[in-house]
Amino acid sequence: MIENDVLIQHPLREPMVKDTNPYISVDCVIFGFDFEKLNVLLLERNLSDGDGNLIFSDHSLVGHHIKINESLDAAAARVLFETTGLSNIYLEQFFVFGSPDRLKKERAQLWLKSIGRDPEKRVVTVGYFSLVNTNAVHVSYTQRHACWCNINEVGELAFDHNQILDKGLEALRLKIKSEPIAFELLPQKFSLSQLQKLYEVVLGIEIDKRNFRKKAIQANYIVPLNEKQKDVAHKPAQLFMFSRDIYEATKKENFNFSL
Amino acid sequence: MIENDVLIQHPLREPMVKDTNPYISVDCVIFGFDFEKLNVLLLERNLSDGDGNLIFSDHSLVGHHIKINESLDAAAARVLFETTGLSNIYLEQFFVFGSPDRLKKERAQLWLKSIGRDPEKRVVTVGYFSLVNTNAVHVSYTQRHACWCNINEVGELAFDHNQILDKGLEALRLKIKSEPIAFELLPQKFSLSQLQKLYEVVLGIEIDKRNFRKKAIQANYIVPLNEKQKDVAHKPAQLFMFSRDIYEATKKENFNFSL
DNA sequence: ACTAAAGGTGTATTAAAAACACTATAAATT
DNA sequence: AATTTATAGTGTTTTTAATACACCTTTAGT
Repeated sequence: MIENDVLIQHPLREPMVKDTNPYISVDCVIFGFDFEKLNVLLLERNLSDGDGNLIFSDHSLVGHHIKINESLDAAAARVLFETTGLSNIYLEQFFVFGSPDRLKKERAQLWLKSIGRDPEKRVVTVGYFSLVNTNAVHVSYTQRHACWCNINEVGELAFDHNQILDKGLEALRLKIKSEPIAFELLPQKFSLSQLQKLYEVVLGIEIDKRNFRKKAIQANYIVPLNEKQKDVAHKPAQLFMFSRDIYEATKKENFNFSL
Repeated sequence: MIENDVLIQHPLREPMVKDTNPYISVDCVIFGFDFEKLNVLLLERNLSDGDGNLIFSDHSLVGHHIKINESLDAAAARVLFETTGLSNIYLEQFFVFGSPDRLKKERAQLWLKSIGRDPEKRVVTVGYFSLVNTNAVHVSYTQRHACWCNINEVGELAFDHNQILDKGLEALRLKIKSEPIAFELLPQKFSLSQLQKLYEVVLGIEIDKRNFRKKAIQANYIVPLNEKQKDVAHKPAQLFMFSRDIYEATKKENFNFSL
């Protein structure tokens, strides 16, 4: 419940902690791709004094304490659903953050006091990253004060959330190099240029178009459709879809290692 | 404190919980290589009734609850030290296990009751794996009832420890393919055959000797020494050492991805 | 009809992985 | 002293994958 929407709307109200585990939370790094850049979903965090004067304003990742009898995965899925309205979304645990001083920054302490939490209580948080197509998230549905922020333009975040974000991005980069999770960030039907751009912004590299397409077309689980882009002011691209069935049926383990 | 030695020796005594966090523990998968197979360090767990009759006997990984103001990494290092007497050892967090029913197996419940823990209390545990040279651990030093068990001959373990072990092994395999952690399992001076055997047993594959040696010799951070094996009943092997300095200075990021 | 913007295509070079079999050296045995 | 046993050590060819690179095509907008 650290960064709960309810809390943000009612910062002085005691959080409903009775059915939550006070020691353990989950934080979600929700990545979204908008065909140009990689974004992360952040919440605004505003702290005001009794007279309504703003003490500070910054951003945080999305997170909650877990419920008493809830699995970690379920807690992360719940947080994601409450924030975006999406379910059945790719979610992966990537690290646990358990430093005893992770909530000891001045703003964190002020914030915890203001929402009625014990600022001394130690909370271990489990980091998840999740992948969504930015366009699939209707910002109207997302909780208020949520926004997509370009991964390269994130300022100083609440708590240890910069560290969580960095580690989540690292986990995403590692994973996208070896498993077909890129498709989770794209609509079902996509062009190869979109796929290429996605790899480029996630990995932070440039890729040669012809070599990339050669590789993609060789992968038989990237299936060409009898369909083209519409209403674009240039030659419309062939659309493709990802077939998990074909991927699972034909994948081979890659035993390479680099010493 | 779940699988603490003290508890094993005094199964009916109330654990000293006053300075430990009751919600969070660490469990260590301690891997060891003995030049033939990959082993994991297990503790014996014996439960007896009031008359000293054995109710059951099995094995567990090594783990403790974290202390109130201890970081997760520090807790794992402490557990490792208490078990093996080793410090400054490679340790890596690989996953958190937080299912609400992870301590609900019948034996787990009996065990928790017998050591005076609330069997209903939920514990989230953080998995670490660690790499040691089997020969560096003097079993005389290790706590009583600790033993090395071949990774392929592990039976049913306590709690959810089979799951933790599997995930730890998976993490080790992933990591050893991309970073030079193999050397943590070897003595400082080693032969290329030993290194090859290590890769073979960790990854569960066979590797061609000539191709392996070519690759190893190309890696300039695997440094030949002016020294050979002694007292072996065959041609003595050239010894090598791993230079982290050279590795760090010459490594290049590998941007390959497999779609 | 022309322009702007992105889509789409093939070949040659280089680098890395894989396949493969025999000789060398030390200690132990006869 | 000769033989056996056990592991060390060594190169070349083939196959596969990665890289580098430039021009024409199609659509909408002007």
